[in-house]
Amino acid sequence: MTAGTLLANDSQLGRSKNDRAITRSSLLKELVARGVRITAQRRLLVGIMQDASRHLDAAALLRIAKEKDPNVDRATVYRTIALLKERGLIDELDLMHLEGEKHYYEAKTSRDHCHMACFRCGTIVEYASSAFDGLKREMAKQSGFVIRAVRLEVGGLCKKCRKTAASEKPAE
Amino acid sequence: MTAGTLLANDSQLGRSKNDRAITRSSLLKELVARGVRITAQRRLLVGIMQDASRHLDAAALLRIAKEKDPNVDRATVYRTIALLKERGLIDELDLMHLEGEKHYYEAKTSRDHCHMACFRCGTIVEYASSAFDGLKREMAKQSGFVIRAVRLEVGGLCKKCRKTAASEKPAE
DNA sequence: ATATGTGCAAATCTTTTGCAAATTC
DNA sequence: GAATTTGCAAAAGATTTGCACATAT
Repeated sequence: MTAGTLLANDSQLGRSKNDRAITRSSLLKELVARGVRITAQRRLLVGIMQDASRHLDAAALLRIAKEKDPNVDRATVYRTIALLKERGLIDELDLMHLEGEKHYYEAKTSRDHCHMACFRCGTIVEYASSAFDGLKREMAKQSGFVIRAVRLEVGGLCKKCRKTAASEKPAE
Repeated sequence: MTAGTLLANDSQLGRSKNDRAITRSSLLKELVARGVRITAQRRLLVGIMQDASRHLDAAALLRIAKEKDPNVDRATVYRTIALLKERGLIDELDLMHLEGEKHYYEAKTSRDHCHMACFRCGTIVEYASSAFDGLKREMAKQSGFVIRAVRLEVGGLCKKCRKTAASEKPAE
């Protein structure tokens, strides 16, 4: 992962007034609320995910966890991720496979949002908007689906790289 | 993959008039146009993708190809997929990992669309709408990104399964 | 002839699993 | 002490790669 800039959108980018910020739920509290047993390792792993300033994959999560508790095992990481997924507490991302087939995770947010990945520099921009909310509603209504999970990912060139790329080569 | 029903949306679901159907480009023609060398195996693989009535993963593509030419190798399938991806001729899908981590492919369409996957029966519904087109434009404009690829996937319960599930268990 | 494509086998990467030992309620 | 969680090692699944041989222009 080259980088991992996280930007809330809308407000920052000057969108409509009814758009609020993206906030992540407290995984630990949610787990407790669901009657899940809290062990030391679960607390640790969940804490790391919560505090992460970038999207973590299983390997990164394991690496960080091991700094605090060298006993943490890969299997536990995967099992914890599975637990959180089942309970609907985290979202799984691919980030357009910018680097390999691994998955990234983030605490579910108050608001669905999409991830825009720059193929060149790896920056990830988070984007939420009422248009996205509206599309989701439209899809549910017209298809008759009950939507449980939404994943919208976009790949391309970010503003900066678009310019850089343009000056380097006539066309990419 | 339990199934793979492909539905164009909008028109069928009674959306606005300016929405057109989803049409897939001719991969072979596009390859030729790009000066890519056409070999027997490439022609075969591309033909299979083009004709597929459902989304194929690498293993399925290989299996089908082998019926026509037993010599086709896994590696060639992956290399051809990579070629088509690089040239921007196919889209890669996860279909919400309904069954494992593999990827599915489809010829790029005239119109971006999303895939709605039923967690229960595996049906895949394709969905395109002007709201989706609009969102894409909005995202590009506000983020400054040049969008190269878009992937919108939704997981949930399809209309039919929603009802079935409701009668089986009080809540799922 | 020269560059490109292919088969094969081995390697890599990510994720999952079986089972015995440790932990939690 | 019964049920759940964890570590370890091995397995599994998907995809990639090195290299010698085959094919295309």
